[in-house]
Amino acid sequence: MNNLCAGCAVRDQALCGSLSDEELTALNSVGRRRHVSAGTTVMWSGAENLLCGNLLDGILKMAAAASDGREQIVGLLYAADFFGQPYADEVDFTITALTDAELCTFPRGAFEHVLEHHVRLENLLLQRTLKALNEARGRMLTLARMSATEKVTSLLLEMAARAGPCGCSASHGGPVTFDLPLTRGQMADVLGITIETVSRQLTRLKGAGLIALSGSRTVAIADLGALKTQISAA
Amino acid sequence: MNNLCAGCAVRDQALCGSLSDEELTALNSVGRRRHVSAGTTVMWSGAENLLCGNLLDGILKMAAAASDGREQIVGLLYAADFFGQPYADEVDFTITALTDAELCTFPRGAFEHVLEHHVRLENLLLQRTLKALNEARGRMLTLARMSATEKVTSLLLEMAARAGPCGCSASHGGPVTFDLPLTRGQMADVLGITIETVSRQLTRLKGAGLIALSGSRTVAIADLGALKTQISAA
DNA sequence: CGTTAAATTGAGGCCACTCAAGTTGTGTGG
DNA sequence: CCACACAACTTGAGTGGCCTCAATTTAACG
Repeated sequence: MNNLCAGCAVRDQALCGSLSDEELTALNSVGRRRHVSAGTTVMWSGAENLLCGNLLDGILKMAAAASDGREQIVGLLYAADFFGQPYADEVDFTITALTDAELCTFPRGAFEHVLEHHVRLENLLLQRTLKALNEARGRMLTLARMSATEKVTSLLLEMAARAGPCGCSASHGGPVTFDLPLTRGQMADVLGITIETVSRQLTRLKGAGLIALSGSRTVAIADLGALKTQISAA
Repeated sequence: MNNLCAGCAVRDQALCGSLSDEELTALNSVGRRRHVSAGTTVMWSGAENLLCGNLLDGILKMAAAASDGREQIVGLLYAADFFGQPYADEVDFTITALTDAELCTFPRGAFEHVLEHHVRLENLLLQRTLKALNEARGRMLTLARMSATEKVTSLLLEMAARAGPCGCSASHGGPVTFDLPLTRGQMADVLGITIETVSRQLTRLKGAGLIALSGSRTVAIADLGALKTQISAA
């Protein structure tokens, strides 16, 4: 065990969590802690690809941008998620902190070197990458084919599932209350619609009695099952 | 060397191309050739995840489907591409042959076993998966934020690049002629728009003198550079 | 309490969808 | 070789959902 990893908050969930002490030492020797405040961009699309790492705390967004300023969030990163792209010379997506965040970064080249000498680490990253690929593809259906109502509903359900990790009420469809980790604008960027449309859909769901809003961030879902019927109710 | 791989058409480009003879033998012992005709579905979304493999010839589509029938193509597979999802119990996307196709399949479990004992194979798959993830994310921007004109234009450019692997005229923006590998309906499914819209956009580009259509499948791009200006001409 | 960002609400317009008809292309059998 | 059938494609008219622009209202924070 070593100093850096011993006190790591996501030790058991992160990529490195399943490593042996020897492997951990190898990784640790090239790792560095870093705090970034909300709004800070960690990697710029188009820049030289120097870093990757684990997110210890906070939320990051990965975004693709068109030359005229249009933006699409292609992924959100939560605590224990791995970020960056090994084996690429150039950064493809801008990564920005949505909240204050804590990172554990590695120089890309050094990380690749460790990867290639520690089979288990490589296998775990492969599994995570395959999972991320599946999620990205699943989101394509939402982005391209779902209505605004369905998009907002599915994001609410996804956030509810992530916010209530206890699984207490989520399982039996009971009431769930949680705070949205994203602003309306960020939700719009994730869903590929505008701020106004997000707002209108939330108002609509509220009017239909499917959700309750107190403040602009706190959401209460009365009946998960009823909310789910909003999605592809053919 | 062995019989199955010796005559493989994509020997040098596929995942297995960079393997040693010993590794190749390991893979080959669990592999099987399989021919599928156009329209055949290779894997059904929701089914037990039994297979993965390499595409030797033809084109496959991976599609996500909503319960009401809406479909989104989340990826196209060409010769030498790997397909399937190791480490998942269930198939997430339906894979269907768009043309007659030739496959080299492995039982998923056996493939995973080979993966874990052959570091180089695992590393190559990781690199491919990371690349596929990037492509999927890049497509999100197109699906969510681009206009119909931009979507059709970008698909044409992508196909032109793939159709003319010689790079002869592609590099200096000169004229390129090729056959569309997809029907209008398939293009619509890839782009998240309707058949009619695809057709109208092609007609529009033709009217603008940017492309020429002879038959419904053959496309000629007079000036690649001019076509590119159709994308995000702010 | 004042300032500023975030969110809501409204009015109007446009792009892409829907529905529908007609045309072209392709392959098959007479 | 032509006639037919069927699928793919094109074109048109009309509609609706989401965007744009704009004005408030509400929330967040010093």
